[in-house]
Amino acid sequence: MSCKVYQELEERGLVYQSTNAESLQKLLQEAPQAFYIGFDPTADSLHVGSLIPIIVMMHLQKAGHRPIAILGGGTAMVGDPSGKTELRQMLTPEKIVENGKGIAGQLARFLDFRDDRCRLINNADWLSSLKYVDFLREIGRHFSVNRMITAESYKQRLETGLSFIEFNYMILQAYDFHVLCKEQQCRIQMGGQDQWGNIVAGIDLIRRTQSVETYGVTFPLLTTSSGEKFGKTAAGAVWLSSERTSVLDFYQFWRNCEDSEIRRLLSFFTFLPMPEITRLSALQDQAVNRVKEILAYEVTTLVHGQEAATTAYKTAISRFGSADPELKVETSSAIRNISLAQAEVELPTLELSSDQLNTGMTLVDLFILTGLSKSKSQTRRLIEQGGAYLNEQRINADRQLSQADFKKEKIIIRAGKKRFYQILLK
RNA sequence: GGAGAGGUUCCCGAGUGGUCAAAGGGAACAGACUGUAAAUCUGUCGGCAGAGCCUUCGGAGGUUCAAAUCCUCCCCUCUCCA
Repeated sequence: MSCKVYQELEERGLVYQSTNAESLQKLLQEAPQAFYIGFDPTADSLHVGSLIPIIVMMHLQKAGHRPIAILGGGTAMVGDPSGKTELRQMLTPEKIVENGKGIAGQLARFLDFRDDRCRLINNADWLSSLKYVDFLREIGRHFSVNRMITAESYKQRLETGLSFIEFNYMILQAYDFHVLCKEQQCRIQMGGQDQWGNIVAGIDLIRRTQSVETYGVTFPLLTTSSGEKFGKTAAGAVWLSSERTSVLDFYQFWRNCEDSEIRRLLSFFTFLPMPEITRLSALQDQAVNRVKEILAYEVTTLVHGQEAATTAYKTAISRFGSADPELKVETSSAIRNISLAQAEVELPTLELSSDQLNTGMTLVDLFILTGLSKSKSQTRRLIEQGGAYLNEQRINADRQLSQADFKKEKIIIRAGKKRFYQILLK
């Protein structure tokens, strides 16, 4: 087994904090270890924020360790206050189960579940049957409230309000770790930076109840330049499910990342070797765009597969042009093998029947129909501001759509520089 | 349980009877400049229509020619006290 996996994670910047790093490294070098990361089923799909924990799991699994993904079916009933400014809407138990199914399906795409190499466990298995008083006596007595309220995750909420149910989240997560340590010999828990308090609480609990040393590692929290949580765009979060975020939008999300983020994003979200990442992120000018293509292609491949990634790549090139048509930038990414000769592109498409056309469809209607804009007022503003295009011609005023607009049986409309739609006539 | 403060358009946050579709900031969107980046500048930023209407200021009623602004009841949040 590779004994350098911890160093690899550190080198990639994936380790934000760690308890007793030295002895943890030793542990990871000695023998395959079980480790766990929790995913709360608060939505039916994971988004790019959850990609970091997934990738860390992949790194460790490749190195021979055994990931345990905990589906927070029980903890989602309570709701994690960490990193949130207010009480989240309580989820119904049915919704939690449904979300859990979606997330479990997605995890299976990234991790190797064969031969018990990875486990997926739902913490509802033990949490939902807990007896309140027994639990308080066995577990609750090990927690100091004085200590808990000093946790960073609670500080902010102590100013704006924290309900008792959320206050218990830390205890439940600590209990998860306690159970996993006992029953699965799991001695390592990982999670986002905001999970530190919860993780440490688990370590303390286990030390008291089982006299076993356990370890915690957190990953850095990604934020955008304006301090927003990474992965949130105007349209909402960037999801891993292609039904929620199209493959092309997903690709474009990475393609449009900030220059200053390239190195970090490549290290975090791709498996390209670090020397190559260092070389790529040092490139300047036009080559920067090639590096962004590599990044977008690699991450899209990871999440949606090579075929879908290739199509997204080609589609983007057909719209915006290639950043490196002569393939001057060297890379080990499979993107180098894609020939740009044949352009099989997949634009977002809407089919229009001739009935719809004949009953009087205006350009404004069309923009709304495709979702490129939300209301007539918004569309009119778009036109006024010169951001609306029909077949690459700027639209000056709203008018009826006619048969004559369909060049080669299709029209392309565009809102702003990057959002476009293809309309086919049925 | 008592006292006080408060719930405003995506977020923060002004606004205390008409001049309020509601200041300011952020986010977002469009344009210019660029590299499908960032920064900057300009414009937009409830809806429908084009200068008139409709729906918004926690919820439900009420007063008034007129209410985000006043009254009543209810819901929720926070602070202090018990």
